[in-house]
Amino acid sequence: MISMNYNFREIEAKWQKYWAEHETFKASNHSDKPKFYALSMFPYPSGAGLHVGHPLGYIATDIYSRYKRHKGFNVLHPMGYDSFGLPAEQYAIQTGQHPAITTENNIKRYREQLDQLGFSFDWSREVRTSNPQYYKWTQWIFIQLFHSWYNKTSDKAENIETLVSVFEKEGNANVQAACDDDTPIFSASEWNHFSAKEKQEILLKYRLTYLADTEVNWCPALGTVLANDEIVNGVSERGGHPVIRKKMTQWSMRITAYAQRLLDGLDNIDWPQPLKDSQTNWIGRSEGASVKFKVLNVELEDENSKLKTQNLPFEIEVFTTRPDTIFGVSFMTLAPEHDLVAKITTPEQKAEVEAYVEATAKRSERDRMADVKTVSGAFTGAYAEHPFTKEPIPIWIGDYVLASYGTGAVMAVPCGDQRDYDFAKHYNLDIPNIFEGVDISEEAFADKATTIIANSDFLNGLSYKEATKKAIAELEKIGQGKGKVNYRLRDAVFSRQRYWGEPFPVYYVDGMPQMIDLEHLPLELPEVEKYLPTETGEPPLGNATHWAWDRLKAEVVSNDLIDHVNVFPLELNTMPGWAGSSQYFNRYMDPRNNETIFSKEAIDYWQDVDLYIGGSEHATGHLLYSRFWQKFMFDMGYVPKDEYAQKLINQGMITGTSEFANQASVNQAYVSGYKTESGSEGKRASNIIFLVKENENGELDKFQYYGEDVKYVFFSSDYEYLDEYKEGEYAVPYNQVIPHRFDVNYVDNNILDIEGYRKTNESYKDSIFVVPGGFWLEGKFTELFSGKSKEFKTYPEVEKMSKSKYNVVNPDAICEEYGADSLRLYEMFLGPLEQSKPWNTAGITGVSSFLKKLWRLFETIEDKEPTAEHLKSLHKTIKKVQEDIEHFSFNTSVSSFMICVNELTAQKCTSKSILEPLAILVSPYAPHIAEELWERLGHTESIAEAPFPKFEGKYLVESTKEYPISFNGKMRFKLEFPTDMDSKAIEAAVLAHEKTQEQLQGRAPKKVIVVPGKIVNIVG
RNA sequence: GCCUUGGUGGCGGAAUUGGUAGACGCGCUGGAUUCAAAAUCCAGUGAUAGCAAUAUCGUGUGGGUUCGAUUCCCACCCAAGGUACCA
Repeated sequence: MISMNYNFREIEAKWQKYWAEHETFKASNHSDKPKFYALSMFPYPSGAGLHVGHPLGYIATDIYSRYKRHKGFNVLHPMGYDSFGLPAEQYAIQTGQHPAITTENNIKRYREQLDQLGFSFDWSREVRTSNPQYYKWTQWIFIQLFHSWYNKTSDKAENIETLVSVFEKEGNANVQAACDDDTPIFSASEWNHFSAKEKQEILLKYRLTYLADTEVNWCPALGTVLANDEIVNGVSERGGHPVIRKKMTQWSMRITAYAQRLLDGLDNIDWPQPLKDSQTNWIGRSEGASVKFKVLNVELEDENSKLKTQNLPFEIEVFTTRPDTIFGVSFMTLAPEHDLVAKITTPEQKAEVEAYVEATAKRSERDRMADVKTVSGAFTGAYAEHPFTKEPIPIWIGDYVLASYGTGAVMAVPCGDQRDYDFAKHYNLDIPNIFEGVDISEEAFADKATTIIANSDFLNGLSYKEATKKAIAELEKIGQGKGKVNYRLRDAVFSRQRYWGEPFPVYYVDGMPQMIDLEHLPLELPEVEKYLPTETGEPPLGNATHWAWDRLKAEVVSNDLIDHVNVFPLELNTMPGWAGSSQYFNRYMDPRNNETIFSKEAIDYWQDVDLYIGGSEHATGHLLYSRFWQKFMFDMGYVPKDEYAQKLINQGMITGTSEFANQASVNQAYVSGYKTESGSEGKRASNIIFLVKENENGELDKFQYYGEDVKYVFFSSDYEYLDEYKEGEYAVPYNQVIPHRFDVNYVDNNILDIEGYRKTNESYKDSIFVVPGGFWLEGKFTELFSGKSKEFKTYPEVEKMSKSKYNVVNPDAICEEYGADSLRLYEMFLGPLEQSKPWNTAGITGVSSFLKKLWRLFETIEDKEPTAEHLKSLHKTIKKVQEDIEHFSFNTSVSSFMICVNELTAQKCTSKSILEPLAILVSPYAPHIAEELWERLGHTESIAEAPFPKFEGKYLVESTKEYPISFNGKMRFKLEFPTDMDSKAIEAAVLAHEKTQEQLQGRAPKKVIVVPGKIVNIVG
């Protein structure tokens, strides 16, 4: 007998303490049970703390983990923090507070919030990417990559020593490797005669992480590189400073070596199709040809417009997916940033080209891609030579060609490509038609399937496939092209000019990077005075005075000691945000190991992640780079699987509901023509508020308020503006009000807590809140219209949940009021895990009262035989919940719990043999109440490993079925028949029924469809 | 622009392979209980017409396939996310 009320505060605190003390969820690396590794993407611990959107995925992973435990698995369910990042650094710049302190505080707060929610995390395995004991291994992997190259023959990464030994024996002519495009060919003897530095330079072109000049968005005023995101209209989002494209020497990761394997690997993992699509597009494989065009110098010789040509020592290399259309080329377009632009532009065109290049530099890449309407470009004055016809082709520049894609140049085939077509039309360039029987007077023809080539010499009459093959063969013959597979994927820039990231374990000898030995790792972040770039534009680590490497002592020493003999400067860049997250899932398997990144036993036991849940916004960042590192680790033999997560689910975003109502500032409420009471014009009208009321005689009464401090007037959303007085002397003109966001924590069911809200801000304190019945001022209500509402109503709108929109709901407040079990259930109940959905706290009362009903159901527990009805309710639920969990349809199982409890309550069920399995069913979702009920059922052990109830179909067998009888597809009434009755008999019974005759009204049915167990449909 | 996802009552959503549209919950309305409130319980609740039985309409829009379409096909509209240094 339970007489107490459901006291979730006590129960939740009790079981959270129990789990922590008993280490209920501590996973062992040895077990006879099958393993299950459930992982949630670890969070960046931001200063704002968790909002209700964050735990959504964690709750889902937790439910699945707990379910798997009930199913007899040894479950690994860890959590940690991706604790390097920009916000802490920006906060440090503003306040001087060390990012490590900010981060520590934020993590503390996150941990408190997470603990409240009752997750089954194994906290003994927590990792933090900013912890030196963790980033030691991030540095270690970087070093492994540095010491490796990609052998295309064996199709895997190998130690750089194997490459060196080939160079020593035979040079590099036959080496099939992923390397820089400008790698020279050398013989063995040349290699052996290279200086040590020259050898280092060559090897850098092969290493999987290497130094290269890459183009970045540089903001000189901020002294930093900006993301496309942070640039608006060519200037920095912060401060509006100019941004230029600039080349910088930075570390890059040769992810392109893995392009094909990253693509192929997608077939073997159970990840959402949209996510695979986005990785596929990101990698962007396309087959075609690389074609070289010689650049000509062309001059008008005389008035007869004869052209005199002369070869220039330049070539333009293009990549095209349509080599079959090579005879349709009528011009070439270079990206304005292309290296050749400055070299080939003729003096006459110089001014125009330079102006265009400058204008383009101000446009973002995204802007250029998105804008297909405006055509712009400039003629360089130079010509290229067609490889077959030898005709001169004008070379243009245009911003629709991007420097970062392919070679930054295209051979323009206006008849076959719409962008080329638009460009040609706009600048009046030739549009030769090379397609048989196709009209290109209005638009380009891009359909490969029906293409037949014409006007193309040796390609005439061929299809796309045949012509492509032939064109490539001919290009190869004349040495001006070859078949090529191109990837849009670019090598990933790995340097950041930031403080709060992993330092590179690198120092420089004679400009060449040297790795610090593993035994001296971690190389810890140095202390700096300030977190900004240095005055000379170096990254923040340039501010460190103690940042030089003493090779003899093997330690960090003062910069003053740099002698380039034994003491050398250390790298000033740090690693990007995705460095630390690219192997964390493996580190969890053995997180305290200081000898290796993880022991062989640990990785052999856990192998890979069985279920990974996180946001889809990581699709091409974290989720692609981590696959790349995993494949590298696999090549090196450190991990047994070359894909680390078998199944991945993207949880949808929980959006916020912002609450709006109209606001007029007092200045806006100013009404012209008003004179103050004293008659003096000097007094500012903005100190007076007017409200107008119609009296019984239909006349308008005015109310005035005089006050010095009133800043705003807020209007309840159901306040009706007096239209006829919109422009009158005393009314607040409707068109002068603007929507105002009210903090959702002061709004309940669209009704504002005026008193609470008033106190949140000095300027709201003396504001006026106008409602249909009158107005509120300083906590007092002045009634103008009796019988009308005194409540201030807001109207909702769905937006992203964010602090700046005042629509953030914190889980703490919800746990305090309704409990963690209610929050967990409600987050799941909101809708499908993978879809985004709006948060609305009001609805939580539904799941909260469900838990109270569940509690009451356990008031009396008896050893009584269950009835057939009880068993049916229970087993229906077991079946549904098990299917739901396995399909990650958590919202529908919450519904079925409600139905089950409603039914069992109505049946007055008290049988222990029903209630016991019910507690287990509920436990993954609402673990605290389940543990408490389990204890009251007489158990002394935690419910966590109780075996999941077994579904038995025999309890659900029905003897009759209620058939919906529809006419022309519309259900009219229902008839009950035995389940074993055959179609013929059902048809006869239905047709004989009086209701059927009534529906037919004498018509003879044309057709009767009987689907046994489902439906009857009568046509006629 | 391109890629992806989504669009069903006042709201969140449900509907296993094409088979009773709106389960479950919120909100709302009425009632019970209460000095009152909270809490709890009962009933109703897609729209329109009707006292009612019932009828018609109804899953973003327009068309198609089918005995039958939220579900399949074609075209379109709208919203959200991503688009290489936010994490």
